[in-house]
Amino acid sequence: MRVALVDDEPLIRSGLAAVIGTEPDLEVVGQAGDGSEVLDLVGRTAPHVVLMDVRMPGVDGIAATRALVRAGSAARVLVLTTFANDDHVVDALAAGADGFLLKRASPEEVLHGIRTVARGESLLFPDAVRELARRHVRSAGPAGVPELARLTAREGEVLRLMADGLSNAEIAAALVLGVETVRSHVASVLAKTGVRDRTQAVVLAYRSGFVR
Amino acid sequence: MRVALVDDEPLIRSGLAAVIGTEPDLEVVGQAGDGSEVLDLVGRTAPHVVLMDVRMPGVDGIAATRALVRAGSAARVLVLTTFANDDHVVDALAAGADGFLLKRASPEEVLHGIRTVARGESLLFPDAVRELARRHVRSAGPAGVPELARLTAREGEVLRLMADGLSNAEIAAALVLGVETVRSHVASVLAKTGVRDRTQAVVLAYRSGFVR
DNA sequence: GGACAGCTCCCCCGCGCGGGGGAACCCGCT
DNA sequence: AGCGGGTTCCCCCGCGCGGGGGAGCTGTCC
Repeated sequence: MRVALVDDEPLIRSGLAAVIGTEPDLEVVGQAGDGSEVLDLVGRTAPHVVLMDVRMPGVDGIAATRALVRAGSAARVLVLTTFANDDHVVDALAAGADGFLLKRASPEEVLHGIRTVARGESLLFPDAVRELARRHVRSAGPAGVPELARLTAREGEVLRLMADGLSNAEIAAALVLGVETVRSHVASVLAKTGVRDRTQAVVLAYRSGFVR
Repeated sequence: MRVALVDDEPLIRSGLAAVIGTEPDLEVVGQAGDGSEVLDLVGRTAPHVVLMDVRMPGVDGIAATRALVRAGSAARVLVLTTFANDDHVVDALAAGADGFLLKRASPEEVLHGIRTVARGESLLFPDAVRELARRHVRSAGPAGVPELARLTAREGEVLRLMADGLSNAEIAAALVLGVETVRSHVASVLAKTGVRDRTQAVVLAYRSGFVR
């Protein structure tokens, strides 16, 4: 299995290379000290897995990961981070990273991580993901904003279509109604939610999780 | 390793039991057909892993998982779901589940999943977690939609304020600009994104993850 | 030096939107 | 029977919004 290392500190690279080199099924095929070299490195060496430091001068690991993904690379990205609950974890996940390794991980954990992401699985910190889910549910829970719960069935329908970007006339066509009726429902939605215009209603709908 | 099965469909339980029974290191120690029986079942049989269906009449898998966690159970929970991107995934994660199995998973995947969560690791769908991260990231850089990436810095600022529900006059006040200037930037945003009005621009901003 | 992009501001014009009214019908509840 | 909420439609009116122009100013790039 081919592995590439990207870290600005040569000492870290050497340590990782030593750990990986002892395994018969793993091979370090390339190294880089800067995110800007990553695309070129991966193109030349075609690694199965890239070990990528997040914090680097210049192009950081997250930007480099994003560039790799956008380029359609088949390489799996394993990000090296210091803290499991770092904000970098969320950013890197969104960028397309496949897993994380703590800098203080043991050699066994490093090897296990490489093989895990190479298999196509993801290596994530349960606590970090759970925290992520908890925050998301809290901000967009089923309970939602009490004002939205007071909407009638029809008003809810109208709000959903507003949140699709439809004009009153388009909503009327979609629901087979007169435009005046839609205007009436929209007015009710605005009054009940206490917002000024349809744009604010749409914002509320998205932020509350009423629509996605 | 002791495993408990919770699913309202006896056929599914039988299938899982058959798969698990063939392994020398695994043993099915109990079954339940309803979330309300879970606490009692786990208390009696002390399983290492609970395979839990999400969709069940009465007390569903998410509520049952929450109850287990709240009771301080040491059992690891592996949730059975139909779709990887189901909203249930987020809810179950927040409730304290340790991993997910797709209903259409192969026997090998089921066994691997059980052993994975039993080791204390989490078994998650990369796509689902990535979607979660994408929704969570607020001020991430270049957005996923190409049209949005082509916005200038100022246009991006204006779009973010539009997505807060601000009127042109309010945006002008916030950015210390003339209203005419804001109108100009808004026109650029609409032209570049190819949408008709500010409401559609806001919809695009939320759906693309440009704002949260 | 010219070309170009981005930011800033200005004009006019048409129209969809939102506020404030009202009214009819159906339904469930009392 | 009376009442209230929900759904459907109608009127007028003011205004913010979006489209169509244009213009001056800063930078950068070649």
